[in-house]
Amino acid sequence: MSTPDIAIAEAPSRGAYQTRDRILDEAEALFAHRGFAGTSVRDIATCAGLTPASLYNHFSNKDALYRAVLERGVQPLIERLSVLATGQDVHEVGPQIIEGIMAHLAEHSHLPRLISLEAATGGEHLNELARDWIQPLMNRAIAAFEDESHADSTWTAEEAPLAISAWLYLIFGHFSMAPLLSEVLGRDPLSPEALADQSRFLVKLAKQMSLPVPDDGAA
Amino acid sequence: MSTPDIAIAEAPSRGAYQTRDRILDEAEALFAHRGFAGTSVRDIATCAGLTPASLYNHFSNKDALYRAVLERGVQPLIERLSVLATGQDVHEVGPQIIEGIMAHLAEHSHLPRLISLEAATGGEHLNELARDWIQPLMNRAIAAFEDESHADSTWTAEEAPLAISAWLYLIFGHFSMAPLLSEVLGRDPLSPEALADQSRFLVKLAKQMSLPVPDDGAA
Amino acid sequence: MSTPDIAIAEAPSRGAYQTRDRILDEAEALFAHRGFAGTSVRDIATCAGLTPASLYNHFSNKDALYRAVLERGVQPLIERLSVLATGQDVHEVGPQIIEGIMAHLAEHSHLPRLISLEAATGGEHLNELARDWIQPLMNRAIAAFEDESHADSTWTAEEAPLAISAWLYLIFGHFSMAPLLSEVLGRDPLSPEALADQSRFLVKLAKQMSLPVPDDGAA
Amino acid sequence: MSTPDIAIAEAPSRGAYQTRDRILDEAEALFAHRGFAGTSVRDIATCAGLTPASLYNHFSNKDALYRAVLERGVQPLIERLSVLATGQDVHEVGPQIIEGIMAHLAEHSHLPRLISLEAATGGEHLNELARDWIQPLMNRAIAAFEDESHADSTWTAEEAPLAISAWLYLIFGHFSMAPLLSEVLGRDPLSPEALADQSRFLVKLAKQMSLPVPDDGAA
DNA sequence: GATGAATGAGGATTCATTCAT
DNA sequence: AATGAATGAATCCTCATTCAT
Repeated sequence: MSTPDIAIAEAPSRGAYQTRDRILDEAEALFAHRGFAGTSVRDIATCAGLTPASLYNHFSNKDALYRAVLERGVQPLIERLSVLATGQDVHEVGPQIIEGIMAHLAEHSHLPRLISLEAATGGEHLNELARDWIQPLMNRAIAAFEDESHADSTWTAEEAPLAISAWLYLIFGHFSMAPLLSEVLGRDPLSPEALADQSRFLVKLAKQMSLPVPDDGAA
Repeated sequence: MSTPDIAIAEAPSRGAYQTRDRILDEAEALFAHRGFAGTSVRDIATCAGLTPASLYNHFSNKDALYRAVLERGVQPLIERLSVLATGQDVHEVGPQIIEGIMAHLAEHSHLPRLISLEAATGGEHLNELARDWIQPLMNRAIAAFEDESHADSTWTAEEAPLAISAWLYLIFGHFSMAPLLSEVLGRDPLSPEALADQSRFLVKLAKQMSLPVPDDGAA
Repeated sequence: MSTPDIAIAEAPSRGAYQTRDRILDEAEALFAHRGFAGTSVRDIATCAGLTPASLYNHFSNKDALYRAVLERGVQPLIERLSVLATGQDVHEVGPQIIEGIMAHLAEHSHLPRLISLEAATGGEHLNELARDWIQPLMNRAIAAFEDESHADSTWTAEEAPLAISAWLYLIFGHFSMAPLLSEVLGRDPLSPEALADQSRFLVKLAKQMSLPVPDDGAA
Repeated sequence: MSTPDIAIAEAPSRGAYQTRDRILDEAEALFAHRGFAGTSVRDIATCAGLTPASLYNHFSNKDALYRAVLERGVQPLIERLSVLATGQDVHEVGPQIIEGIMAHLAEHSHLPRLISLEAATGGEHLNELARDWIQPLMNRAIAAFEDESHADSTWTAEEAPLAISAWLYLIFGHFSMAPLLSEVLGRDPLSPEALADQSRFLVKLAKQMSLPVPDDGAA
């Protein structure tokens, strides 16, 4: 009666997907805003227009939901970064990558906040996050960086992890510190203009970083 | 031995201070590790060798304790950064500042994680944190930055906030992302060597950033 | 049998109502017996055959439960007293009112105790109680009293509030002082016989009160 | 050192008595206002300008303090009522008694509220209260009442307990219902004028009650 | 798929009380 | 006589989760 009698086998009904995604959306926002422990299943359910009990029809528990949020958010990020694996010269694609990542994160601004939280607290999900997604990325990035650090480069191969990490800080920091800096700077760092500025700034910084070192290393 | 024989009447008894500080220490570590919501008063009390009820003899509630932790941690950081107010050329003191801050944070590695969490979640305490401590610092830093950005400088005055923020990301990111990167890179970013490397790297980066732009702005 | 076979869809399931009412019953008894502060949610829940957590599925907090108890108890009392509004001569309906109220309170003997407690402590709920229920009743009663206090009456219009209040004391006092007087007098003032006696006594007193004053006001 | 070196043996020092009485005063007010369970030792101590710990230097526990409050309040009331035992005609002394009690209660308006609370909740202290103080009084009052209820009296000997109780309700009710009626009537029943009015009203009522019944008992 | 009701575990906090100082 | 610190027990209430409907 309440369940449609047609196309019953056609995988989860349309409405199900919608609900599931709505839950994921709200969960992402809330987890990013208050952290895992600070977010209650009830809050997520309510925001998604559900009862907590109903939420359990879609996710087996709070942890699984959290993982699903992470996975859904991280996966496209990974794909976007896979360009690095193409072996092209980083300097060529650099600006595009920066702008691409910034653009993607701009549309999912909860994601970097969420990852930052996860990273800082070092929770249970961290290892998973690291092992499955970030580890391979990092390796590829380091390899790419080392490839291009020739004898005359500013940066040595040993500095590769530091440099890559630095970019992680620069990109994620802008999002995760946004609530604080919004207060301090008087403008929302997540506004389109601010994001464009930051994107431009990072590209400029990237160029600056790859300048050859002057003969006399004067600052 | 534990109780000094002089000035016995001055201020709250020695033992009280010890307890209070022990609570603050444990709370700082736990808050940084699990976030505010993820840390229970019971855990803090237990770690400090107390009953939860006893903890309330020292702090009126969890929130007040949290604020006390923040305040105690941030204050010395602020003082250390006040060098910026001396008006000296940033390039001169830059390296010292970076190394100084890194050294201080290295000894209180919970602090930047805590602040990062606070910043990312944008909790109630954020405004306070921003208004009282970070706002004035940021203004001073921006002013200092602008002072030295001459016509021939790489960075324009408009970029000052972005640049300062970037340094915030670079410094705090290293600490707040440490748990994640520790997994990924296979070495603890908070180890003395890693911190020394990072410090050196940042100083080098600072020098690189202040290089004059080549005539043709090619990357 | 316990579940009707008709109109199965109407309103919350039968069981819910039963539970809710069971909670209200137990809460009424306990609140009247030990006062608001002296009654724990756990006690109420246990008496109602529930876990404290379950109780919160029916009432959002202790306060809301208390208000619900008051409301449920006071409402029928009000309706019963609305006879006063019919404008009939008080002397005619007086005895019926007294007996009616006494009979009603006899069946809900917790109620007057509860109201007395509330009245004496002047808690937060008092204003509500006063404004919503007692105020209008009192006004109507005073008006009715004044209507019939003719020139030759024993009681002046100014004494109306005092007289009405006195009846409040006489009726509620019997219930609220019952635990004490039960000890002192050696019989339970809430037993059917005692209540009948009190009812008869009050009716007699009402008649006595409305006697014309003798010419010489000698006591 | 901290204790004066003179008159150390002269029973508890002056200050002690003062403190003890201050505690009793505050406790009386708070117990009457919020009931026993609703009043915390800390509140009492704070109101008396003490630490909870200090309060225990004066009373062995909360219960003992409560009993002391009751005792201190009830004793003078008893003494004042002992006039009833003199065997004088109740009608003679009636008005004086009423006015005397009202005057006394007016000065200790917390007391009747406190007793009403105790009476309504039927707490542990109730038996004590009843046995030690109210029982004998009640007996004396009933005896006095019966003595004067001759053949031609309005009230029978059987009604004596009811009549006495009624006076209890009338007198105590005025105080215990004061917070509620203050809201409803728009004037504080504990103000001097209101108390005078009530006193006058009760005296008048007493006279009215003792009128001979007309031949035809019509109302 | 949705939900109301139920619950054990745990949350923060208050309580009355003790004791060394 | 006063108090700061400590505490076990109890407070109200929320949590994630289950299950019958």
